[in-house]
Amino acid sequence: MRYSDTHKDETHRKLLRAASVALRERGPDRITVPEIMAAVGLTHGGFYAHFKSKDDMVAEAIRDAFARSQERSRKLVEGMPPAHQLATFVDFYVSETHRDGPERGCPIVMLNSDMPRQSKKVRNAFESGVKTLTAFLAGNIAAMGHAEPEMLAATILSAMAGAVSLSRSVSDKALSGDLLQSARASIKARLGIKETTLSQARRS
Amino acid sequence: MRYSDTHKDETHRKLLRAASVALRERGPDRITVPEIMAAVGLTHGGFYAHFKSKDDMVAEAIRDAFARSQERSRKLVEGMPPAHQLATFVDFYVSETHRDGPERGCPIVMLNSDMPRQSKKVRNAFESGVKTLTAFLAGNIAAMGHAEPEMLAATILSAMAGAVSLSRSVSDKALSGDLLQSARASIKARLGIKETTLSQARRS
DNA sequence: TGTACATCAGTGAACGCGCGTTCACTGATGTAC
DNA sequence: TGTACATCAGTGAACGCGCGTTCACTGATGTAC
Repeated sequence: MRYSDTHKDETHRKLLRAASVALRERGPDRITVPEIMAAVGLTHGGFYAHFKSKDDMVAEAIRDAFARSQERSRKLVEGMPPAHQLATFVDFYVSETHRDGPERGCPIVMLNSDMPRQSKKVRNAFESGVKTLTAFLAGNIAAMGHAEPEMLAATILSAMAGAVSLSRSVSDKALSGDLLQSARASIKARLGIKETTLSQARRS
Repeated sequence: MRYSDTHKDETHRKLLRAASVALRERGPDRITVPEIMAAVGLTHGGFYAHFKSKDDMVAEAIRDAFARSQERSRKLVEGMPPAHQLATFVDFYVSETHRDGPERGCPIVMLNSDMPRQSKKVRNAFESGVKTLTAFLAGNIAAMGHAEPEMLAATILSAMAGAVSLSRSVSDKALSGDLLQSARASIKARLGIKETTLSQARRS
């Protein structure tokens, strides 16, 4: 064979990575098939050897983006006690770094308001990512002894995503940073976590 | 003249109304010029007598949507004391009704994640709407005696928008309703407002 | 060892389509004289 | 009062363009005999 046994899987993986980045940068309606293929050095014709349709690629890319960003979160907090895990995650999620790197960030922030307009397949992929992320938070919240951990997890996740999302729409960077700082404090207070040194000492 | 003096303004107003609804239903990249013109009974060719470009219409429609929904909020709470105004607004904003009527709802919820992909003109229109809404909340928050009312207003607005946005991505209606209920409670607690009868007695 | 054929990831021309935008035109009315 | 012309919101054909998708083909390699 012209290509190695793993060649096609390798290409598929590269396509998903390129798509998940482009998706978070430009959204499901602005990315194009030729663009994604070109990003991995191929021509558009070969696309349908990898995906049944553009919509299928979007759904797969969303799953990939969630899996990747959850893997990163897991590593970030691994080995810490629950309260510390949550504090670290909140600081990591509701941060200037996350605000300024949407292409590497949480799909919820960049794609949430696209969902009502997308196909069932795409919405299912998104919802399954939301559920996994909520479960991760709920685990730590339960370990801290809060009642209704699932519900609290969903609530603080929505507050975190809302804060980062709105911070991207505020053009004044200082004001936008203040919003993130205030949201971090609010969310950690809700979780009964004290301010960490990391998130203190930022505001005048 | 074939048309009355106010005819063109009237048509422009109708176009904006149709556009602001379509915008919240289908987003800036999925609405089309022919679609908006047809919605008011006209053909696509006449569009450029009303707007310089599609992008200009989107920006104008966003301003219109904000103005309209803020007028509605103002009327809803008018005459109430500050804490009551806030409680009423939070219950109104973070509700099943708002979740289920995106085409009449707050543009922040439906368009926030579109903003980073839009033109400067569109983003400015959006940001100006966010600022006005924040100021409305901050006024009441200041009247309640909270410190840093502007920042608290932005924080709770982001939490409210995030909650409604995420609730639209949760397919299980009961779970989605629970999320809204939990978010309402969390936001009102942050504002130091007691639960109202309206938002109590919903959860098992 | 040599020849004929199968495999299959990727190529690139072609398709139908709907988009945003332009523009010559329409036709009912108002205005000038 | 009548005629010629101006106005202008809206019409609809046409434009170039890029999209998602299809498909006959390529060409390097593996397999059968």
